[in-house]
Amino acid sequence: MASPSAAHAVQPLSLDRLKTACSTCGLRELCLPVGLSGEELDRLDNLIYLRKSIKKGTSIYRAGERFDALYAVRAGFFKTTVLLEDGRDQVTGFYMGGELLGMDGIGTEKHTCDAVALEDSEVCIIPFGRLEELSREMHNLQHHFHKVMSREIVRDHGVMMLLGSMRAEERLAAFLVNLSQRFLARGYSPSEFYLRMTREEIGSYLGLKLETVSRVFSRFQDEGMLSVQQKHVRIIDIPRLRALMGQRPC
Amino acid sequence: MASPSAAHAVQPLSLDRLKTACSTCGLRELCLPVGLSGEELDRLDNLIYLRKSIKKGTSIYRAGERFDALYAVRAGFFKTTVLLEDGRDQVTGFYMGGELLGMDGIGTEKHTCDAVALEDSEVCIIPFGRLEELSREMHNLQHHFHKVMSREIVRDHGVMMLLGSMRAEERLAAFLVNLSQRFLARGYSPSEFYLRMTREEIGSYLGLKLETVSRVFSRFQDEGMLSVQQKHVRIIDIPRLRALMGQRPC
DNA sequence: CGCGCTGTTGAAACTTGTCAAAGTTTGTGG
DNA sequence: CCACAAACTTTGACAAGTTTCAACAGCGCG
Repeated sequence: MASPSAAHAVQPLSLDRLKTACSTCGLRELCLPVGLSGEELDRLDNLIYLRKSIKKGTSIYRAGERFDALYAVRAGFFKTTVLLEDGRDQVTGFYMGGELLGMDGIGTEKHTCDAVALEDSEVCIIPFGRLEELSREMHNLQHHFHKVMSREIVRDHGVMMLLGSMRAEERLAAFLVNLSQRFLARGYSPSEFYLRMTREEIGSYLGLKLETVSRVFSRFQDEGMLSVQQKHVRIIDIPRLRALMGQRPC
Repeated sequence: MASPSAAHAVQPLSLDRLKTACSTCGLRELCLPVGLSGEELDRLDNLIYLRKSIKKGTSIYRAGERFDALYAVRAGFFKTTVLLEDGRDQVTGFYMGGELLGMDGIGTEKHTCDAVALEDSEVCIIPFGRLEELSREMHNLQHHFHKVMSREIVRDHGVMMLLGSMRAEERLAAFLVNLSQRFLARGYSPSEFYLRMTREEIGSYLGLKLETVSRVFSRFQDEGMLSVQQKHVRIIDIPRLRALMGQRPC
């Protein structure tokens, strides 16, 4: 029953303010501010003035806790997991810079999953009531927020597709291609990166056992598609990975 | 390349108006109007004045088509399917009275799946731009719409859970219990109903082959949990079904 | 009334899971 | 800073669950 919330302080942005405001954030083209004008950005800055450090292994929120804010990943890496009543749990998503966490909680006013940091991370707190308020006044913000939620639904459909009709190799290929694209969009190398999650977490997300994940990694390596050493991955042949997952190579 | 849209007319609600308005719709407690006051309902009625009949086997929209409206199921039954580039497709959801279709399209302005009627059906057309407009003025509507989207996300997480960590029996049990609850919420018998979908569609949704679905149905019947004859299902032992899917019996 | 779609069932094949053991890395405390 | 423990990863052999292929039955639409 660890209470991780107590471990890391919520800090207002006092002097740091300029550096941490949405208007100067490096992730603003990926995050909630997309498409806002200068003046609109200022109003959003006014709303999102709290951030929170989350130490590796601790959570932003847990299933069952009251929902009252969304969280934008400012730095770091997260997973969300849902727990079945019989103790089984499953990773439902991985989240990186600029992505929004917590939308699962809107429907019932309670979070339905845990959001756990896979490395020391930082999130911006977006009080949901005020976001709704502001989006009643700002057409652009409202529409963009709807887009973000919609994309979350589409993303989930992609995962359902993967879980429902792909074989192990295809699942891992799809997973790697997806990660690769997201790193690219953030200015990192799409072909070489460190996995922040364990084989077990990958497996849980992909509906596979960790041994299967490990075996498929080895097979990919044997076939010259990539090189893996523990968490370090270098993708050598992206077109072939794409072909594997049933997509056209380009 | 069938163009099913042409086959069924879009009809304004002229004289029929009173009977089809949200304010008098039997599904209003399950649908978009939840929580609206009388005056607010009137304004929503003003927005949702078109409905459309969808013949069995035809679609409301298809992947790739321009998105500009959501659809509320007024009567009937739908599935949504996504298509992989290599031709494989998968059912991502089943939708019945009062449920909203089309939210996948908001993010990209294009639909990402097909919405196909499994029986002759009718939907109400909700022009999305006007819904956003109205929800900027009506707090309740805005919040409820966000809840609906959020619940779609949570529902998808449930399916991911099912696909990622349940065995065939557990998946079918979860599917049946879910259907049962939704029928109950609509005033139908939770223990006896007709499946509108084929074994193949159930299998696609559950990540199983149709033969497996059929076998599991037979096994459930042999064990006295239910009786099936083709599409007619009578659930005899719901607690045992719930237990199977890893939930407490009540 | 028959043809086609849908559903059922069996046997064999295949993919993935399970169990086990050993190697590797990471983190912690002395 | 080293040593040891814990966590993570890899690999093998075998088991189990699901799919595949095939044959046949039943229902329903035209």
